This record gives sequence, structure tokens and C-alpha cells, in this order.
Amino acid sequence: MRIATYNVNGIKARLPRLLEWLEETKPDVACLQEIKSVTEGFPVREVEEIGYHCLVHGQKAFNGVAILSRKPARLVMTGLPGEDGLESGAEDQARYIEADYEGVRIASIYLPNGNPLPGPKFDYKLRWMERLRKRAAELWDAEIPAVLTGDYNVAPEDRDVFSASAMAGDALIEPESRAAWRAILAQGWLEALRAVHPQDDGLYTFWDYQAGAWPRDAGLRIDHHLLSPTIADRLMNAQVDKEYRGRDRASDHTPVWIDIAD
DNA sequence: ATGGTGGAGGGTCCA
Repeated sequence: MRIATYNVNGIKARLPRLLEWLEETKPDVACLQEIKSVTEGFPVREVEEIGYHCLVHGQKAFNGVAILSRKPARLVMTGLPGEDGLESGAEDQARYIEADYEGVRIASIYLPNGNPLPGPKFDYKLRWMERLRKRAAELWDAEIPAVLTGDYNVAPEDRDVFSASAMAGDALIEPESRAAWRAILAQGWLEALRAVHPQDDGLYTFWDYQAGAWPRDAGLRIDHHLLSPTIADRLMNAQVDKEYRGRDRASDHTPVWIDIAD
């Protein structure tokens, strides 16, 4: 079974890229982030026409996540538990959706970027990561086979960025962000792409639109799959679908997938 | 010269 993640950066602009990627690589499950659409605006008909079911958690203009699957998946939750203290009437950001598919709990995650730093956006990132850590602990303690995948907006190590000095002071490599990432991993989750490619540097999943980042290969590795133990035991392969970043009207992220034994 | 580009949506924000 192939489980992929793809930050599409706007479903309306990216629909042709999404459809061709699904048809060419045929993932069983595709976790999407940054659909930048309300739930009702997601192109369900076009996606269903090529053989995928849709679970969508959207909001206007920003964020938004989805889980597409070959067979119907069962929605477990939208939104992470927690975040008491939201101002009255404020709504949480659409960054988390969790579903069951073929005996695997799958979450599509769009973790806050957190820039600029310091400030309220970075504070929100750290609070959100703590909520994610708690949700991950619940799944872990219940021994639910799980894949937590998406855009974590954290490059775990300096070798996961094209230049740590160029990125100095950025929320994606900030020590507090990395510590919060490690606090989740410390529960025991396996980071699949790094596990399959332990020695590979220059293994990136995102290249900024600006400053010629793609032609310079000035990328970051920020899209990840975290696997619970019984899924980790079934991990066969993991890879970055790099070529999609180079296509016309590409997202600034490229898809990443894992294959687990059926 | 505090840049550069892209998406969504509406008279700018987010990344």
C-alpha cells in the first residue's frame, strides 16, 4: 500500500498537477495540505472521476487538508483536540484530518509555518506541536497502527536544509521547533524517509518559489511520514517524487511516498 | 533597492 503526502499550495491552481500525479503514481492514499479552499470548494467530482474518494477539511483562502483514497476511508476527526483560549468566536485553523483506511489510522497534517520569529505565529506553532504530540501519544498508547504524514514545517537536522546559515533564525530550523519535533519522535515513531535513506543529504521536499531556489536545488526536507511500530515493520520503501517540482505551474512542495507491505 | 515568486481573493495575507 502506498501512502503519499503532497502540499499542493492551492487546489484550484494545482488540480491538473494533482490529477496527473495520481494517475501516474497511483497512491492508495494521498494526504494533501494547503488546499486553500473551503470544504465545499474542493473538486470532489474531478477527483472521484479518476477513482479516488475524498475527505476534506477546508477553510477560506488558507490552510486546509484532505485525505484521498482508492477505497472509502472512515473519517475519525477534523482538527486537533485542544487550543482552549481561542478568542470567542474564533475558529481553529484547518490543519488536521484523521481517518481509518484498511486498518491503518492516517493523519494529514499541515503544521504551522511559525515565521516570523519571535512572535504570535511562532507561539502558535509551538502550541500546535504540543497538541500534535498529545494526539500522537493517544494513538501510541492505544497501539493503533498509524501513519502521521504531511507538511511538518520542520527540517529535523542541518543536513535537511540547503544552507543552515542562510536559514538562520527561521522557524523551520529553530532549535525550539526541532526540540518539539524530537519530543514527538521520542514516543517511538519511525521517520520513514530518513530510515530508508539514512545517509542521503540533499533529500529535499520543498523549494521556495523565490530566488531561484529550484534551479539552485536550494531545498528543505519538511514533509514527513511518522510510523507506529507495526507499520514500521511493514515499511518497504520511501521516496521523494522530485520531478513534479519541475513541472509547469508546480507546487513549491513535491510529493513524498511510502510503500508498506499489504 | 530589505529584494525574489506564487496562490487566493478581494482592495492584502500568507508562505
